[in-house]
Amino acid sequence: MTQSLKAGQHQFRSGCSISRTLELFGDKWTLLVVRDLMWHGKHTFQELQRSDEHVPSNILSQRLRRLMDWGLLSRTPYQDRPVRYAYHLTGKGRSLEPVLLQVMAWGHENLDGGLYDPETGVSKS
Amino acid sequence: MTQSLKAGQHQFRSGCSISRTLELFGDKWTLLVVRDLMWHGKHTFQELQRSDEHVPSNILSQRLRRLMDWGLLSRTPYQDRPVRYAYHLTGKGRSLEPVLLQVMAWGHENLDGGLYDPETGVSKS
DNA sequence: AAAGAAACTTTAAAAATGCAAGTCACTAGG
DNA sequence: CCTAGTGACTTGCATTTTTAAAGTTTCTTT
Repeated sequence: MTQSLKAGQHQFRSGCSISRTLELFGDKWTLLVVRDLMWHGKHTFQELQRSDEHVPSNILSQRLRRLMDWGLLSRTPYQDRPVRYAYHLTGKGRSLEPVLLQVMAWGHENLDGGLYDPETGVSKS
Repeated sequence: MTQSLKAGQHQFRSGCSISRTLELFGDKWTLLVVRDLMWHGKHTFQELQRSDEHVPSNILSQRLRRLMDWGLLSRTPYQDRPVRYAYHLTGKGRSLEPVLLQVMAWGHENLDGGLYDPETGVSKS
């Protein structure tokens, strides 16, 4: 039994937009799923599962359901017999692109290079 | 003993800048601490603990340590007898502002009603 | 001496995560 | 028909993280 909170039934911790956004994306996987759907042309469960970061299948399943519940993506069958589904971002989902770009830019400028040494302040791979 | 993973010893899951950023900020609290330091003029442990979202004290403690380990903020004594500390963002920490603004904008437009103005510090639902 | 405050830490329970294995609906081959 | 294989999940269970509440430490004030 899963508890997939629909957006309409969710009680936010506070009125802050940052806090609210974190209640949806405040984990290590959700934005990666959005990244792969948005830029990497991955649309099936299997393709999404085979990202560089190796998201566990149960986590992926739960995240896809949550994103659908929130109206950020939709699922459509791409074949019958047997039925197989493809996931696509909705307009709301695609509106996350500026967020993703900003996060990527920050990471690129500050976390690039594999390992970061706080002693020297030097990044190294 | 608590495990405060120093940045230098941290092994990233992948080379993706988004994934890397999520390994630091992929939780429900870290960005809120940054928000309060950046815009709300909160600098002591107690002030940070009294946010609208009520971060548990052990989580706050751990997050502050992590952010310091990563060089995003620093701690300085603001009084002796007894010694009390104030936390401040470093330049690197302040460089998160565009990310925060983008996240806030998205939440404001999509998560219904969570108004927050960094200028006035006003939030209302 | 007693009470209070700030900044944490500890403890135990609850929830989330990660890994491996299993299920279900079919299809293709022998 | 029987077996193997594929895609999309689900289940079980051990591990990790989060949470709420209570406790600790240091020093000041009454």
